[in-house]
Amino acid sequence: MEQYKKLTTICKALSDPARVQILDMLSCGEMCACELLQRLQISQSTLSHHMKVLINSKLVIGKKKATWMNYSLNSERISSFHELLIAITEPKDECICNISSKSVSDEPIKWNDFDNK
Amino acid sequence: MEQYKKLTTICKALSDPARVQILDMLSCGEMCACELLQRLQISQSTLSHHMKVLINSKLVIGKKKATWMNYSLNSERISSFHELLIAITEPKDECICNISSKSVSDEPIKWNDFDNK
DNA sequence: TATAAATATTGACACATATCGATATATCTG
DNA sequence: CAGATATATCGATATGTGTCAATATTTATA
Repeated sequence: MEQYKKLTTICKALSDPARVQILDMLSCGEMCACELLQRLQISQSTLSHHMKVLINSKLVIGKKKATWMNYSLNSERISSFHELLIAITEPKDECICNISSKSVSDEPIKWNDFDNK
Repeated sequence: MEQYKKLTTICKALSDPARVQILDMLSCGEMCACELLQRLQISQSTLSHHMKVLINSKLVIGKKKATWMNYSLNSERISSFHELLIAITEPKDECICNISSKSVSDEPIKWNDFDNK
């Protein structure tokens, strides 16, 4: 499904503590790579890699100004991430366990501890 | 930071399309591993692995009933995931770029295209 | 107790990812 | 044009992850 891919792409981007810290830093406004680098214990090439991942996930927007790259959060993308999460985890009428519940209910009940927690 | 680790653990669990699909299936109620297995194109051992990841992230709760394992969403964990995301991505007063902004403002401004897009 | 069913664990393998140093590229400055 | 600065890319390496078949474990049933 297309929705699943979108969600996993964003979640992969959020799966590294350095990248989460970068988002945290960007949460109060635009910062350039050199400022981020000052505050992180990683090499310049590693930071560049992380920024590429964040840009690809669309969680962060990068704008070039002279030799600087200015990064900022893409709040629209973050909102749609929340919505996507909700859409997947909230109960749905057309849920697969309602659609094909026949195969479950047909099964003979054999166990005798049905009321055990 | 402890918050970062919590977030990355959950996001790693959400970084695989099969696991997202499993959450989607569980969103309308409890299901056992055998029901999930019927609807996924993966082996039984792979499913067991995915369920372990979901349990470890606490997004899913597993309860043993006889030989069955019944899985369900942990909605409290999902809520706290949303809150954690918001806490990290919303603007903060005590943001690092305010605290240590001195090193930035002290820097002499040399470039002449400050008003470019 | 022996067998069957559901699930977990193990070992192996392919592939992805995080990291770094070195180097390349792009842009400003003198 | 020749440095200097900011960032990107490349190549190498170590570690992590998804996947499966085979096997082990647990529990119910005959």
